[in-house]
Amino acid sequence: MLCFALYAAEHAMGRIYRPLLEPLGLTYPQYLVLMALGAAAPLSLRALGDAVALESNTLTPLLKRMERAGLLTRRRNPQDERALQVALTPAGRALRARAKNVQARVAEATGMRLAELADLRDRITALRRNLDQALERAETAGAGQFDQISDS
Amino acid sequence: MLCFALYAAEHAMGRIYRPLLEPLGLTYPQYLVLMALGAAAPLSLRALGDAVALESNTLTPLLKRMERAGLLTRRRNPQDERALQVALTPAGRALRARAKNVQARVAEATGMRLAELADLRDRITALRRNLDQALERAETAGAGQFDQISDS
DNA sequence: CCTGAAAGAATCGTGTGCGATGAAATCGTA
DNA sequence: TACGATTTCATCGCACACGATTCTTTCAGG
Repeated sequence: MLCFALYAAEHAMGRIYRPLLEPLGLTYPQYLVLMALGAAAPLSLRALGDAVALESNTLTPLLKRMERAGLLTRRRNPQDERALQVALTPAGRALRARAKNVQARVAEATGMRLAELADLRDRITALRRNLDQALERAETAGAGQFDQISDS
Repeated sequence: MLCFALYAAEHAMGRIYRPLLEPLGLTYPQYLVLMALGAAAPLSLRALGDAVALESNTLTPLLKRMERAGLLTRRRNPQDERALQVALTPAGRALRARAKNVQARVAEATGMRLAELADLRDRITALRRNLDQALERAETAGAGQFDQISDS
């Protein structure tokens, strides 16, 4: 069962991250947002969602919590009042700097060499791409769900 | 970032499973429980938790929902009133039979050959084992969290 | 036996995830 | 320039996850 291996490994990863992020007052998805925003701030909610693979129903409350914590600002884009501009505050950038070494700690915990990690990451990313494409095909195919997937 | 690859792939897997399980009235962790119970029922909550990598705080409400749906029974073990015996009902076994083909559909969606899938599963399982061991070491080491992890 | 420790579940609070829906702003086109 | 379609975000309900705590039952040492 590949799915269960993925499921269990993701949870194990979460249990590794939790004690490392807890002193910073961050959860793992919040950490992802912090990293994504530092790389290319400011971003719209949509663009941020593309970066971290989440949608507004998850991101909106998450961003409000981070805003309340003083880590980022949420403003409407004056050119397009629909779009939200999310940007780190100085406090957010400072926390991002402190959070940067977390990844190295996690890499140690994996007990794998960097080359191994990179290879595994690429394989998993390829898997994800395939799954996303399958989902796309299924949605295009309509109500039949996956019925159409096997023909061809 | 291996962690993000894992995180995103796990969510993608969830999005693949959801429309397949929804007609059966199951969520993915419920599906895992159904499969685990069919393999070696009846199980204690602890043993079930070991099988699906979850604890009582998650399993108790999940099992109550499945009990309410008529899929399983929750009884105290007469030999040890602390332990809960969880077993499938006939309806649960019937649903398990219907759910068995889901996995083949998911395998198709991955777009990978079975050998590839098995290899990737083994690598991810190895990663999980390493992470669990690192966590074990960290907990044994005590308050210092991961401080002790790098000296060896 | 008695009693403190330990095991097994349940409960609580917080924070994701996500399908479904709603509301506001913008766009496209007649 | 109206006006329906689209885009963008927010809201709601439900179901995980999990740390922390509590409760009951069992065990072990005296």
